[in-house]
Amino acid sequence: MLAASTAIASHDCNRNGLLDVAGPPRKTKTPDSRRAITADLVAVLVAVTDGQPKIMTIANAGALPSGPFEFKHRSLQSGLRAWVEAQTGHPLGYVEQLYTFADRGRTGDGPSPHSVSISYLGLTREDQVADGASAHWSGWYDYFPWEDHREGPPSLLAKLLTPRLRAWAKSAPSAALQRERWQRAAITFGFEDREWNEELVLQRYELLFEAALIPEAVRESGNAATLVPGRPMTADHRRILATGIARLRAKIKYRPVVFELMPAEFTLLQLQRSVEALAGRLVHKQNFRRLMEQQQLVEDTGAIAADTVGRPAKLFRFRHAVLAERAVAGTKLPLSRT
Amino acid sequence: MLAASTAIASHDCNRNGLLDVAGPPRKTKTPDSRRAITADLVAVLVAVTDGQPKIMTIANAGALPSGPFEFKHRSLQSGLRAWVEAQTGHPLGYVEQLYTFADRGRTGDGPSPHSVSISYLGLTREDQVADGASAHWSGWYDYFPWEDHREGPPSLLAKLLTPRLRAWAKSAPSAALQRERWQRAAITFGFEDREWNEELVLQRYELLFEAALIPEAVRESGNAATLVPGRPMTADHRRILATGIARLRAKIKYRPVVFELMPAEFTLLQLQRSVEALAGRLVHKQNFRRLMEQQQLVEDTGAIAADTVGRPAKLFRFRHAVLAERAVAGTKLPLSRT
DNA sequence: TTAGGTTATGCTCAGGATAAGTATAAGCCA
DNA sequence: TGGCTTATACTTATCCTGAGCATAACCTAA
Repeated sequence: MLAASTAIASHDCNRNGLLDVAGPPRKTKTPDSRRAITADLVAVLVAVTDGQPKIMTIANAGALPSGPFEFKHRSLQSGLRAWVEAQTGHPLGYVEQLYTFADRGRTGDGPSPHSVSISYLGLTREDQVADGASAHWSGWYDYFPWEDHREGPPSLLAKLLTPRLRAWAKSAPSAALQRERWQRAAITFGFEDREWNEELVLQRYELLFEAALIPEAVRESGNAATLVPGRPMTADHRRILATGIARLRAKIKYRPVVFELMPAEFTLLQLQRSVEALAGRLVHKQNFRRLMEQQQLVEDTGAIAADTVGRPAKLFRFRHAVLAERAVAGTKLPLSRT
Repeated sequence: MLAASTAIASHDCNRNGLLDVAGPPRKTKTPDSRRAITADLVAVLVAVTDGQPKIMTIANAGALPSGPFEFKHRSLQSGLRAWVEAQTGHPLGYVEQLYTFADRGRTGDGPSPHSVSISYLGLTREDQVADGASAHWSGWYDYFPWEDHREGPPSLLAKLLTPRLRAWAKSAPSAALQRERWQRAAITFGFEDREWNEELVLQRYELLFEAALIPEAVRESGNAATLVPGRPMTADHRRILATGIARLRAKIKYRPVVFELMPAEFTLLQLQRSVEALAGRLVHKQNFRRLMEQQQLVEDTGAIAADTVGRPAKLFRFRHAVLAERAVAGTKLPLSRT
């Protein structure tokens, strides 16, 4: 199966990036003070508690944890991991690089601070956080209220987003452009009988940004009344968060990463709730169980969940063996077996 | 469907990275000359000609095109694109960021040159290349001879790789480690009745690297006789290439990016050959056609291929409309539709 | 004690997607 | 014209997936 690409599916986040190669890339390794820059790490740290997806934030929930890096430890990865483990008291189960942003407009201090931001996605658990400093866990739907479809499409979609996006589309100079704008909105937000695609988090954010419905897009000329709900963040941290959510929503479908967010033992419903929290939509219970079984991702611990409503559920644990047994599947080409 | 993760599936490429955060990330934006670094762009530019996948190389096919970047144009992306288009005389259809590598060991000049390499994947076509400079197109299987399974498993797999990986496994200190090593090799290379998974390009390269069967892994102590065939590259360019190939092999399965590599009009067999070239394995012809049809990715041009052997084939073109019509599908969760 | 609420778990069923193969068509060339 | 090559149409069996029914097992309040 081969599907859609460039225009819509582009995961490129430096839309308003401001750097570039200086002419043809040459094979140059000479450190040149003229092109010295700085680099920051930005982390999207995810946990799920009580069926709610959370991210670690600083600065009064207005920024993602971030900081400069220096050449010291063994790798970007390991440094991030060590730092997070110190903060949360829990091993960081999974870390992956998200995207490297590069622009001079990001911090808002003019053209001078040339820097790149290397962002990472990390999965952990909220419990036992050594919350000494300014770090907090914030629900990620605070930042993207339109992304939670677990109880059906959120009302603000029909009430606010749809009319404002339609207005934005209509404000385009030509009829063709108007149609094109509205079509993009309809596809990414699932208007007009289209399916809601929970993976398009970044595209939706960027569309809203382009439509100037996002505070970050209109820093100066704050016409707050016409904006869209959702807590803003420093610089482009919300864009980075959108990138992380999108990546995670895609990933849980083909890699068993949810388990990094679960306690050692859990019921299938708890597992399901976590998946639903991330995906922002509900799954079919029986089919979900069937999937878990036939993929042999979990095994019965023999124990039974205590203090629960309804029929008590068996407790399961992740079968770490699957990681060793098989590689990821993932074929959608009509491969021939000759 | 949820599948395997951390150990094997990790796409982290800075295994021998040497940078790190300095303690807890702080929210600091002050440019600090102490942590000034440099950044390079590295490009994996892919084309398919005569059914062979090619990449653009420089330095006598020993390096990927790369260069320093400066803060000048509008974005990393656009600079890369402009440069490539000048070089090839063709629009760069598709560009996506691959990975950012950061280590001081990469260039081999000691601990001083702190730098990051931001790598990109780009799709284009070979024809009409304004090949003025040192740039060439090299077949990518020159660098990874074990990755081409179009004519069945390459013989060097059984003849060379298997025994050497087995020897490497046996050289582990403990029995448990020996088993673990061999299992990893078996999974990534498809030994012992396991399926060959063409997407594990990077994992295979890293395993060979770890087993010291790759020239880049043994720069000094060159015991060439025990190495594995495949042309080496500067620094970790071959690792970057592996990352790009892996990404592309995964991507052609759910996004219509192959068309970026095709001429405007093509026969279904030509299209199939391109897919096979990238995937490194054959696909079932009839099923491939059915897939193209039912996904409505192509449309009949009315024309017929000339000067061909056998029954003449219809010429098709990519239906660019699909990009506008629908977003990417991609659900493997038992979503409920209530 | 029992009705009713809640969650767990087993099973069925239809439709669609997939892998593989058979059959036929339409060119070319010796 | 027979044989070679590629194109294209169909068939078949199997598996996967979405959806729903039915029952089990626990609790609480009437």
